[in-house]
Amino acid sequence: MTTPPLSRSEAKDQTRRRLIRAALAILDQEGEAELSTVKVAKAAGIAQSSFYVHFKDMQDLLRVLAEEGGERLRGAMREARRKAREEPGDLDRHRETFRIPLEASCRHPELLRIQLRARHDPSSSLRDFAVRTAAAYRDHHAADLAALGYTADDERDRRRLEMIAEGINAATNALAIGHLEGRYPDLDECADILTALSRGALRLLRHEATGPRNPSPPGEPEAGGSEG
Amino acid sequence: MTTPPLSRSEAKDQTRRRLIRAALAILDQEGEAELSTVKVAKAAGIAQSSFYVHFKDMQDLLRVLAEEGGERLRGAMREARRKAREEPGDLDRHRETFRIPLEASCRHPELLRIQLRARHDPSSSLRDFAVRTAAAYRDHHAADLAALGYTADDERDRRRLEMIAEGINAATNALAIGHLEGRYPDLDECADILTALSRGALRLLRHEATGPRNPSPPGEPEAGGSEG
DNA sequence: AATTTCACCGATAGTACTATCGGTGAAAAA
DNA sequence: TTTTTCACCGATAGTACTATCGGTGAAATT
Repeated sequence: MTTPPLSRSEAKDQTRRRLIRAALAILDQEGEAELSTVKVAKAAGIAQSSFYVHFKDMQDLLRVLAEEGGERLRGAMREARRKAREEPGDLDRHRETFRIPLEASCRHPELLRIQLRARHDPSSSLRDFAVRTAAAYRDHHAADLAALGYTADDERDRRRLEMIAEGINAATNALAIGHLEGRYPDLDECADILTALSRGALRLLRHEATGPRNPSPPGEPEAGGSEG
Repeated sequence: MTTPPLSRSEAKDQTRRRLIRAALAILDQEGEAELSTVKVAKAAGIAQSSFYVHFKDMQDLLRVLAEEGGERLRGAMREARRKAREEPGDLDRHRETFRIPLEASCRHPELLRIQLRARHDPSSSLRDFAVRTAAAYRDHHAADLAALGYTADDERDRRRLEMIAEGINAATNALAIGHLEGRYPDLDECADILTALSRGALRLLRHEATGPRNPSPPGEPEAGGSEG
C-alpha cells in the first residue's frame, strides 16, 4: 500500500528484474519454445514493445539470465562447500562432499531443470550456460574424488577419473530431480547413494592401477550367483 | 538410375518415410525449435502443403516418430540382452548387463539425444516418449541390480534400489553421450565404470540391510586420508 | 476406353511473434 | 519555472509458419 517514491532508475531496474523473473518462470514452467517477448512482457506487466527498452532482444535477456544463474549456482556451491568444511567428523565431511552439488542444485530447481534441457539442445540459447555449468560440476566431482585418495598419473586413469566424475554428476542431477519431484524426500539418503556409487568406482581405479588387468578381484563376492 | 516402377501406395509410403527421416534429422541436428512443416517437407522433397497428405499435423508425425523410435530402442535392447545371454562366463555376462543399455543407446544416437532433451521440457511433444523410455531403462537397471543378488523386501530398500537404478541409468546416458562425442572411445571401459559404480551401491544396500545403521563399515579403508 | 482415385502442387487466409516508430507524461536537470 | 530526458505506450510493418483450398495428371479401377 504505502508505495515508497522510486527514482526513475530504481523503477527501471525493478521492471528489468520483473522481466528476468518472468522469463525464468515461463522457461521453467512452459519451456523455451513457449518463451516470447509477448508473454514475458505481459507477465512483467508492461507492453510488449517496452521489452526492448531493457534488452536488445530475447537472446540478450537469456544471456543475462544465464550469467546470473551461473553466478547463483556458483554461490550456492561455495556456500555449501564452506558449510561442509565446518563439519566436525571426516565421515560427515565425506558425505557432505556428495551433498554439496545436490544441495546447490536443489536450491535452484528452475536452473537445474533448464540446464538439463538446454544441455543437449542445439536450438537452445542457453546451451553454452548448460554446458559450462555441467563442466563445472563435473570438475567439482573430479576434484572431490581425487581428494578421496586417488591420484591420476597416467592418461588412462585420468580419463577414468573423468568418466567417473561425469557418471556421478549425472547421477547427482537425476537424484536431485527425483528429490524435487518428491520421490526421494531425504537428501541425506541421496547423498548416501552417491557416496556408495563413488566408493565402488574408486575401488575399480585402485585395482586397475596396481595390476595390469584384474577383472575378478578376489574376496569380493558381492555378485551373488542368482542367475536365470 | 534404373527406377523400378512403383505402385501408388509404395510411392506414398516412401514419401512418408522420407518425411519421418527428415524430421528425425532436423530434430537431432537443429533441435525441436527449428522443426517445421516447411523444413521437413522441403527436406523430403515435397511441397509444404503435401505434408498434410501424410500427417494430420506435426504433433501427429512426432507421435509416429516416438512410437517407431521406442520400438527401435526396445528392439536394440532385446537384441543386446539376447547376445548377453550367449556370453560364456559369468563375469562377461555381468559386464554385459551394464553394456546392454549403453549399446542400445549408442545404436540410435539421435533418439538418445532427443530423449535426453525432451525429458525435462514441458513444451516438448516428445516428453511422454522420453519419460517412458527413461522409465523402461531404469526398470531394466533395477532388474539387473536385483539379479546381482539383492532382493528388496521393505519399502526403504525398494526405494534405494530405485534410486541406484536411476543413478546408474543417468550415468549410462552420460557415458553414452561421451562415447558418441568421441571422448570415451572404448565402450567396454564405459561398461567397466558402470559395473564399478553399481558394485559400490550394492554394497551399501547389503550393509544397510543387515544392520540398523552402519555408516562406517570396518575393513574398508578406501577413503584415504589426504585432506586439504 | 472411360472413369475414378488420390498424391502432389501452388496459392492463400489466418495466426503468432519480432522489432521499430512516433507520441506521452512524469521525473530529472537546467 | 522551463527544458530535457526517458520509460512506457499503442500502432504497425515485416517475417515465419500452419492448415486449407481447388486444380492437375498419372495410376488404378471399371
